[in-house]
Amino acid sequence: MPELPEVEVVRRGLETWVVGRTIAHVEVTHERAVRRHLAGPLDFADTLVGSRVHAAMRRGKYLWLPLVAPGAEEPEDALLAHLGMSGQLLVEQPETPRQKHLHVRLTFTDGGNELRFVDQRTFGGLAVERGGATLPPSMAHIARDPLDPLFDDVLFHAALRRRNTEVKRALLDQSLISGIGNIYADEALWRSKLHGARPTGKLTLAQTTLLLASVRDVMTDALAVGGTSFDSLYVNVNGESGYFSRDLDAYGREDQPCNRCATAIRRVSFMNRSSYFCPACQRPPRLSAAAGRPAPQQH
DNA sequence: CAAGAATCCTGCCAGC
DNA sequence: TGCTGGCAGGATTCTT
Repeated sequence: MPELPEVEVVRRGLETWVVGRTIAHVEVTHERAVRRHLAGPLDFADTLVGSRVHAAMRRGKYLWLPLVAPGAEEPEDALLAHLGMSGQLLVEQPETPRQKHLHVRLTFTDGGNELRFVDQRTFGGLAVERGGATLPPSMAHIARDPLDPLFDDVLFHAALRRRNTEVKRALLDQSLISGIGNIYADEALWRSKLHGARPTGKLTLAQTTLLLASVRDVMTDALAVGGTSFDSLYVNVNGESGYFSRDLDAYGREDQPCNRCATAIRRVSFMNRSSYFCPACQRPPRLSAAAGRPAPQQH
C-alpha cells in the first residue's frame, strides 16, 4: 500500500542504483504487469533494450524513468511504474532466486545487479510511453503532490470550494492532489481535527491550510523514517519504509484510545475501505438544510 | 459533466 | 483440518 513517502523512497533507490545504466535484456513473465502498454510486451521489451536510464522521476504515486535511446543525446521515451497495492521494485543480484510474483526483470550492460518488478496482487504495472521524458501524457490528469514546490495551496483551496464532495474523497482524488492514500488521509484528517465527511465547498482557507500542513507533516515524518532504510541494494516498498515503521494516530486503531483525548477511535466503512477517526476530536458535519440537526455519524 | 460505485487481484485470518 | 467468506486497497471503468 505504498503512498507518496514510500514511492519517494523507491525513487531515491532507483536514482542511486539504476540511473546512468544501459538496459541489456528485458524478461516479462506476467503480461498483466505491462498491460498499460498498448503495443504489448514484445514492443515493451524492444523499446527498453539498449536504452540508458537518464533519471528517476515521481509525481504522486507514479514513477517514471526517462530513457535515452541508442545513439540519441536526449531522453525521449520513459519507463513508467506504478506500484499499486503490493508492487515492489527490487535491485537484486542476478543469482538471487526468483521471487514468487516476479513479473518483469531488467538486466544491464554492466552485468551488475538487475531490476525486478515483483507484485503479488498485480494492481501495479510497468509501461513504456513514447515522448514521456518530461511528463508522460498518461499522467497529465495527475495533480502535483503536496511536496512538489510548485503545488499551489490557494489553487487547491479554490478547487475544493468548487467541488461538491467530502473532504476525504477529495484527498483521495489524484486529479486534485496526488500521493495521498487511505492511510495518510486518515492520519492528516486526525491531525487537522477534521471529519472526513465535511463538505469541501464550505472549507475555509484556514482549514485547507491546516489540512495541507497536516498532510505534509505526516508525509515528511514517514519519509524521515523510510529514508533511513533504502541504503542497501534492496529498494523496498512494503517492508521497511514509511507508515510500517511509525506510530499511527488513527488508521487501524479501532476501539483504541485517541492519542489526544482518549476517546475510542471509530471505524466506518467508506468507499469499499475503512475510515478511522476520533468521534470527539473530529466532529461530524451538520446538515445545513436540517436546522442544526446533527448528521448521522456515518463516514 | 461530475460524483460515486463496481471492478481488478491474492494473501491472510476469523469462523465453522 | 480444511473450507469459506470477508477484508485490504489504487486507479480505471462503468453507471447514474
